[in-house]
Amino acid sequence: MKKQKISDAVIHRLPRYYRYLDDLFNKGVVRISSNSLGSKMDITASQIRQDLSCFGEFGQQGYGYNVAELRSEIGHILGIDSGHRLIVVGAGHLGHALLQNFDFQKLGFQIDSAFEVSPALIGTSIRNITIRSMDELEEYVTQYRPDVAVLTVPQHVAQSLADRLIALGIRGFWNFTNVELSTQEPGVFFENIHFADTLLTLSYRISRS
Amino acid sequence: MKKQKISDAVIHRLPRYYRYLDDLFNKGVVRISSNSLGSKMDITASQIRQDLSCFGEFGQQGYGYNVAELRSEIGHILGIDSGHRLIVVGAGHLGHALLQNFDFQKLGFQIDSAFEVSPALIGTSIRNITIRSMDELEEYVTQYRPDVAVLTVPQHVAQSLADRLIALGIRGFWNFTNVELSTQEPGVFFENIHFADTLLTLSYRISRS
DNA sequence: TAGATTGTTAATCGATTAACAATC
DNA sequence: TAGATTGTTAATCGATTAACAATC
Repeated sequence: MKKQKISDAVIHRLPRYYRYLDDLFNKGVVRISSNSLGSKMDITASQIRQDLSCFGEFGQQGYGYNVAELRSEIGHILGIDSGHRLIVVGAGHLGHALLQNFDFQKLGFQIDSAFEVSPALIGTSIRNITIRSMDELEEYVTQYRPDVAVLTVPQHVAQSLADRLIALGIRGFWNFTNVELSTQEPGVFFENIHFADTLLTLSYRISRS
Repeated sequence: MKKQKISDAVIHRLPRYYRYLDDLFNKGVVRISSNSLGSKMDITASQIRQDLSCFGEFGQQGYGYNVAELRSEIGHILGIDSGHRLIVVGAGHLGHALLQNFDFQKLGFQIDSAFEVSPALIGTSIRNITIRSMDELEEYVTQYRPDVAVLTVPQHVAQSLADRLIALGIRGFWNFTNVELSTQEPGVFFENIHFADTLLTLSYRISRS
């Protein structure tokens, strides 16, 4: 096991490994070699072994990898078993869609609560999650200390809301607004979902082929 | 201008360039150097010049780039002015959220129509887009020939729906289901939005800091 | 003109792939 | 045991950064 900084390229492949292993696991596959996993995922066996070697030795010569074991090891590396908790900030259409459809639990996240400004939504609940007033944010976060905030609010309030939440101790943002958030605070992370960027990438590809 | 294959890394940076230039443009900024754009975007000036040189010569020595001009050049490269049309397949919460909030027009896409299986939704409309029955898909696509399909349907129908749509001539998929779609058909592109992957990346980061 | 800044070539850095000894 | 497959080192490939002549 090499002890060094893990590159972004490797980090971004981890969830995909997990996804494939979870799938194999659910299909009852017991073992897999880097070679056959590689051909399934359309990457080289070499890359898989190289990537995994950043975190430990999970295979066995002549055998390959035990699917259940490797799945749970990668899950662990990703922090699926860390008991993270999150709040959803903004319960408009998109927030609602996530609350309704997204399986947070499967990724090890517990939804603590949701917050909204719209009076029509405050007090209602979606899948047992009560939607609270945005005014209660400070009190709630201070008391319950969730780790992550899902931001599904209008663009123009995104950065100021993020600042508020960072001050309250939120350390991760799953940011669905189309602005890039930033902070001076160390140890705070943003995952920006730029819908528009991906649609433009698609636009680029279909425009020249 | 170098005439060679454009790398994925460059392609994925283009929408971000566009986003920043659009922002500068809307703020009325007239000119910008690779240096100051680089510090705004937190990348090197060298990278910007290198990236742009794949597509042409858009700057001027001693001056920099005209914001309006570079913005529209990159927009053109991305195909924003190609008059692409799309359909939304699946009008559940997520499809609804996109129809309601997402500014397709700004990216040069026109929404043609939306399709659903749920009888409760068929015949209703969102922002002037009528939701049709999934049964009308073949007829509609054959007749109007949209370029792109937004897939916001349950996972287990995603691949078969994609196959149907590819057969009908759809060439791009903005895929919000958490499965990786594929096809033998050349000239068909998938942009997969894997929500779970990005949340796991965030989970990884906050788990070790 | 002098200063600024481009586009491009060359140098560096990092990531991917290949090769192979170790070993189950 | 023999065959398979790992983890790791070395080789290659590609992407980023630096440098600079050209020129507005």
